[in-house]
Amino acid sequence: MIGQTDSIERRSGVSLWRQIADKILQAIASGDFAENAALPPEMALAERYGVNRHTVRSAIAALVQEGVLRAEQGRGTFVLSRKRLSYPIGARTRFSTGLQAQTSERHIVLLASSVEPASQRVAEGLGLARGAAVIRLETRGEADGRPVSRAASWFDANRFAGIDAAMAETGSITASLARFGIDDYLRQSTVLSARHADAADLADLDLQPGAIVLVTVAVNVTPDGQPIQFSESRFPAERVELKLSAL
Amino acid sequence: MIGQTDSIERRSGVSLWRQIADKILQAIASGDFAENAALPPEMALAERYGVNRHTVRSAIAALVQEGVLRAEQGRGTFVLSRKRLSYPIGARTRFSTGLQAQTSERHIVLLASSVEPASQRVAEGLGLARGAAVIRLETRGEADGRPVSRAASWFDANRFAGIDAAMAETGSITASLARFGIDDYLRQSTVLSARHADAADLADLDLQPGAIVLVTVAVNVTPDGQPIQFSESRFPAERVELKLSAL
DNA sequence: TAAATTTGTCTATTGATATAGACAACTATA
DNA sequence: TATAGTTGTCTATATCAATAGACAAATTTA
Repeated sequence: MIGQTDSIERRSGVSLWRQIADKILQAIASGDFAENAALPPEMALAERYGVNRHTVRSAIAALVQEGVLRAEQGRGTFVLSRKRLSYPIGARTRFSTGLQAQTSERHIVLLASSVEPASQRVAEGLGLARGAAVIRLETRGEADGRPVSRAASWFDANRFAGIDAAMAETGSITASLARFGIDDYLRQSTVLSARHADAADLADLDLQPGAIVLVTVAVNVTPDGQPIQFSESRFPAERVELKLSAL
Repeated sequence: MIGQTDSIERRSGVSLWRQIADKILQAIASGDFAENAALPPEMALAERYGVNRHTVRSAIAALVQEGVLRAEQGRGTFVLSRKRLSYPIGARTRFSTGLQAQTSERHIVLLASSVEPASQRVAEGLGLARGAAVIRLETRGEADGRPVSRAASWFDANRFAGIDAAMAETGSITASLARFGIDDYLRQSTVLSARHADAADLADLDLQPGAIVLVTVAVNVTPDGQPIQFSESRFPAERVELKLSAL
């Protein structure tokens, strides 16, 4: 169970080249190939997966298109991108903490903000009445120039009026909350699932069709248990793994 | 970001019928359709997703094959399976705890066990020398007759000699560890990722090709921090979500 | 320089995927 | 009973996915 199985599935609704591209991505992400290392020759990969060389070429073409590989005629095919980023999740989850050792640059971009009535699940998460005014922040996390997360966060509009401006200015949820007197907050709950990327994910996270996204739905609370933030985040599974840390 | 996007991707390496099947699965899992509820007519779905009716029929045929839907000529297509199972993960993660409210029946089956030399990562996880003897237990978790997890667990063979027999007898990791004087243990770390199911996953978890699995790699320790169990678990994303609980 | 290795391009063929239209079979309802 | 609405089956066609083979182009190695 340690290594990945090399077999692939025919007549599955997922084309062989896409499956092989997934395998290669996974091998890179799990460190089987170092950065700049040469991939095995196309013929070797074809034999290994039991498919035609042209099928392997389709897989490689997709990854070249994605910027993961670089093919050079006569030399070989080389790995460009690095290992999967390990994203810490725990009681004190914050975006930049814990990513410092792995990346040279990371930040959050505020894409949009709006005030809206709370939907059923947002209201439940924040302990508000359904339809109460909430502020929604749409953000994207980037590390080394690559999108690594895409999130929507909701806050009580009465209590946190102006948090959108604070976020735009500071580029940090933690710093923005500090302006409202929140010096500390905890992750109360996180529900995790996975699915195929939809059109929005493809655009937001710069993914290729067929990619997988991890989805978390979380509630942050003050140390005394008062809900302050409800959020849904999406992570590209090929670039990110979630490391669940104890408190 | 709340509701799923209805658009699908062409030329993605994932066939349209598979993408639509995924969407329907997700809608069911997230509670958009109640159990026994009727799906919209094929023509309505075809229009909604911008594809031919026959393409929708392929998606439905796959889900009927999977046992998720039941089609009745002249009446409609109906939902058979229930919502996604919410699987708790936290410092005191155990299989049955927390699933009691959601399922009427659940248990762990021991599929195989063996003694082997520790691989690099198993040795690291357990704090042993590489190549030290470890016991591996292959297990499957089932709830209401459906596979919901598939795991490999490793234990120090010296300290836990005979845990395979204990597991076979008790059907519980917790109970088996208790025989070795472990009254309490904690989840030290969990690393989470997602990928497409490979051939082994399909067989082990009774999935259809193209399905997604959540993968966790975890270490359990005694209250004083001594590693006792290293495990890799796989969960079918269409049937399970992970609920990360605070300590 | 010559040979071996590797990626790039072309043609051809087969099977799976998707679209299109027509009509049959069955169910519920007016 | 007649009609509308739904799933089931059939034929036909076009495009994508995969296989097969041959050879060109570029690079490395002997």
